[in-house]
Amino acid sequence: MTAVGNGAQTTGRPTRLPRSARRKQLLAAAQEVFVAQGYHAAAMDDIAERAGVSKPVLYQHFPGKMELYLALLDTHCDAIVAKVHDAMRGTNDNKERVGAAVRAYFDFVDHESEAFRLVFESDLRNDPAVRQRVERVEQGCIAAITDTIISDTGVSRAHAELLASGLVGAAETAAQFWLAGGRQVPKAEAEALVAALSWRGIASFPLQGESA
Amino acid sequence: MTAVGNGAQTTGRPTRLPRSARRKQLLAAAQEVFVAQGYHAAAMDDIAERAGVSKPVLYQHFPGKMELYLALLDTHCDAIVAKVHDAMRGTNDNKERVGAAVRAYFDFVDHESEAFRLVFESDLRNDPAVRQRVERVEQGCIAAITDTIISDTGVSRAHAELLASGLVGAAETAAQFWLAGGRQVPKAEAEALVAALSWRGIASFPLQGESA
DNA sequence: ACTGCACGCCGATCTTGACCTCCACTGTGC
DNA sequence: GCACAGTGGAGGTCAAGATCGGCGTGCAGT
Repeated sequence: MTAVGNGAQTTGRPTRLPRSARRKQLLAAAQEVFVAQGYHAAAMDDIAERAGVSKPVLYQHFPGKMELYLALLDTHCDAIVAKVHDAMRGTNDNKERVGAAVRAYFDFVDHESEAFRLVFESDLRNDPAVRQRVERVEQGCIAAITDTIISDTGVSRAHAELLASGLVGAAETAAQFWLAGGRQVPKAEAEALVAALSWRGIASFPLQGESA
Repeated sequence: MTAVGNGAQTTGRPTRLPRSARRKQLLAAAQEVFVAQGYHAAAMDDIAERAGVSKPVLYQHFPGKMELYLALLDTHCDAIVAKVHDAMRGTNDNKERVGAAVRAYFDFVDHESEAFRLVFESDLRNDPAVRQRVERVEQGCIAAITDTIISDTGVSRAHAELLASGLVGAAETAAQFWLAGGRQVPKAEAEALVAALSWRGIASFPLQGESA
């Protein structure tokens, strides 16, 4: 339960690790604790204990708690935006694009649920540095989809952004719900369902104006 | 800027207020501070100062910071769920239902943006009591829509819930984006846009199966 | 009308808890 | 056998939640 996969469990004696490996391990331990407890409730003592090292080591690798958190956040923020971008760039068929984007969200939630919760359930959104990064993620995802919508439907940028935010929200919330509900529906099925919902919603937009 | 509409500004001398009025005023001040700063960054000193009273008065009305927060949260949680329920019950036409639900979200964001941010951007989701209430809101909204979807399309409950969560996410995120972006699109237009997106997405579901 | 009472309010304080550093120890290379 | 590097646990500091003695005000009784 408490043991993490570090290299110190051989005798309980401390083991020497190269700095880069130690850093990676500290990041992993920090991620587990931050996700489980949230930023505020997570104590540096917990993270150090989780990693099987002492607190000074932590401070030799990171100047403080915030920097440690931001390092994790940055990594995952980049990953999410990159995935959505890839989904848009991977094909020219818009139906496929929607499917790929939805799959990106579900993949992320499925395989990196910790990272997902770290970014989207952060209890530090009020901090300017964190808020900026999280908003950047949503803006980035929305922007990627917005461009596609504009070039295909010709609606104004403001309208396209609104639609894109709706699609992003649908994928995000559905994926989150699917995870929280214990994956009751097989993943492929869930993806197909949400992709269909999104695609039918967006597909017919260029044909009709935007009147009520 | 700093003055709140209390009755203490006449001379700078404290004014005696009946308990119920004082309580209401404290709740209003707390809401402003919680929304502006988030739960953790909000200090009881700030709330007291905002209300124009001293800290002990706060503790004479509420046992602690958490209870104060939960009192606010409960009020608004009930309000949101009630609005979505009303949107479902107000008509039998499903297209109108979607429109009403979307309008409910935008109305809420437009007129009670503080309450919206308090519930949906809470930095206390890790606390069990808060998590329970917030999840109850989303579950409530999803459930209300789920029932309608089931009775109209006949898909399984698990699938209907997933679709409902997608719709809720779309409305929620779009409304949030619309607010954060400074209401660049007129409200009615934005509502119509998101309603159209949602309706087109969900309307054709009974006709076609759920294959990929 | 005057006095004592009770109540609500305020300034100043205490304490807890968490982030962030200092002394004794242990195992290793020459 | 000896210096050294890195670890572990104990402590300082500070912010923020929670609380105690004094003060001023309005009211009841005579």
